[in-house]
Amino acid sequence: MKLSQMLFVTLRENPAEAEIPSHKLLLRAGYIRRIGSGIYAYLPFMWRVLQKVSQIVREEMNATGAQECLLPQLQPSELWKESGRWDTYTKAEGIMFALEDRQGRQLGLGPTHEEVITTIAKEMIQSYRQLPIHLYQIQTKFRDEIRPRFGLMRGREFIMKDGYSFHTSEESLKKTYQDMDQAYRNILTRCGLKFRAVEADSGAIGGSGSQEFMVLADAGEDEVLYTEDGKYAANVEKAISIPKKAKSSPFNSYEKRETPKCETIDKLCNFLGCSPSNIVKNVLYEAIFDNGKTVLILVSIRGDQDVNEVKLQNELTKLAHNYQAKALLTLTVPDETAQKKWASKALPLGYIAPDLADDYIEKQKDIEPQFLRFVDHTAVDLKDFVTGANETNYHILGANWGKECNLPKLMVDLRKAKAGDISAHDPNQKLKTARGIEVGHIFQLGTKYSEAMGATYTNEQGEEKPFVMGCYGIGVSRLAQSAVEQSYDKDGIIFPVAIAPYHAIVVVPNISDTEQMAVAEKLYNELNSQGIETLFDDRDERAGVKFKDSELIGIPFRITTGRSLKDGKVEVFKRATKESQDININEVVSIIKNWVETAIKS
RNA sequence: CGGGAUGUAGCGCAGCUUGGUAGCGCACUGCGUUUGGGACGCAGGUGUCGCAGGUUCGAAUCCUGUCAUCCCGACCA
Repeated sequence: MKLSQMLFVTLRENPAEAEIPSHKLLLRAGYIRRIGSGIYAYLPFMWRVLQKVSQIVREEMNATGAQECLLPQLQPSELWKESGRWDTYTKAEGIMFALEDRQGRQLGLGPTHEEVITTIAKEMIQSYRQLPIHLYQIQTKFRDEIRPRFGLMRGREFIMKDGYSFHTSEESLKKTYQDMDQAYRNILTRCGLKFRAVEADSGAIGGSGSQEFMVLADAGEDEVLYTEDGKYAANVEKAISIPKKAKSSPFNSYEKRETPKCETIDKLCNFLGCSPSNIVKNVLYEAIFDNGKTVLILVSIRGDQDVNEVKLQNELTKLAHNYQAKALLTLTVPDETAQKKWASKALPLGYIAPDLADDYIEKQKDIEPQFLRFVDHTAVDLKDFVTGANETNYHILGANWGKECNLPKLMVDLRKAKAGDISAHDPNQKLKTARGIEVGHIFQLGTKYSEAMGATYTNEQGEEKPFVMGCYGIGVSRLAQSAVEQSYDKDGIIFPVAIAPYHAIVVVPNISDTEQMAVAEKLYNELNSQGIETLFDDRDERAGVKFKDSELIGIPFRITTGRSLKDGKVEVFKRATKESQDININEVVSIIKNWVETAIKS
């Protein structure tokens, strides 16, 4: 492609809308253009990158025996009502774009395709003889993200590969799950990315086992905890660890003491001269379930620990049926305005105890009249602890469970693991932390959707059984941007050869020099005919502009037909290392071909 | 949704406090010089000042409302 004929516009300044390096660079280099919040146009360079990533994904998926198809984006609400996800996905903090057609039918724009695929399986797969089967598609997804961010990283419209597998047994599912684990590792390796596979929470999609693939980058939205022996890595949401031991309490007799202006753990420790691990901290949460019921929650945890809200959500989801609900809609720490809606009197904030009286909750329809009380394991073991007195400016010291304070019945793990904790698998290993971008996620769904939607097959014994399912996603557009986030320098993008929009670029410093042009044209044609995807910068620009542009857009190899022509050579420059060398004109094509092939193979 | 900010030329911004001619840099067009690291000179084009209402002789500027975008939290590939 000749640059003079391309839509090629680069920006010298950073657009104000961009925050992280990859977003700035993709905008500046003319790969993407923002059309609306979280909505981007993929310009010609970007589209080539996305097609290359898609092709790698496709090859690795096909190699496992999965079959490609294309499912509808416009999905009838009935399917989602059958699976029970219509309300959670469209109401409150839901992420599905929902619309109504002229006949008044309700439709959603597909944020994911479990419902559609399960319907197909239900209709087309009748016998165990047809199983296992794995279908996937590469397609645009729509999600009404609460806050779109970072360009393609969190868009409202994005490209994703999603695959769904159907099995007769857990063993068969596990086999495909393992195949996907390997396929995903292959994909990310071929794309030239540094990544880590981590244990994950399966979240709203549900199911048992789940693993995320994280591209490591400081701008990542997720925190990964891992051990250096390589035996453990997990998303912080899921991570487990052994907390440090609590310090022994300096308060060996019970007393209620005045503690003015000690509404935070820090201030209280300073005032009393004790360790945060001597304190039982009580955190108030407000949960809203899908039937409109509001439940107030009190979590008691050791003062030096934090609550893992994902773990709390999972506990609440388990208890939803106690409130005649199916799903949890929101979980928040109620602010002042939220408290006013249900509090019968001012709460002793900062001085709450695990046994805060239920009469703080005003009797109202749709509000559970009692606190749901959880205690984390770290708080259960404490002796002679400090906690609130349920009275502003007073704490109790030297308290013990069963004596001055009742131990909540629900004892669960709600602790957030953190860097520095001792690993659960080996006491000699400590957890370390890294930031990552989640580009892939694989789930063992089990029978959640097939049961809900009555999708069954007949087994060898002639019995009707629900399908055992798995689902596997890769954010194609997110992956492409994460490659930039992981690989750039002050001059621009450094694309891995396998997913760069072009392999090489031929630069003519001076287009009015006929020899420079002739050699460049010849090399450009030869390279392309040898399968090296090559750009030709034949624009009427100064050499400096062309060099800067080629580095900004991140083409791996650059050939300049300039001053070395007098020796029968051209200058060849490697973007990643910035090394340059002069190579004979008649050798350059085969040398570059070799470089490209070597880079793509590894 | 809660907290913070911003809307002025294609992009980045100034002007607003103290109301009166809409400005700078980059980009763009033409001519000339320059020609291997985002050149220089001269000339030129470019705006519903986010939108609506109000105050005023007069509003980018003051007031009210509204919409959009971005940043910090919950959501996710």
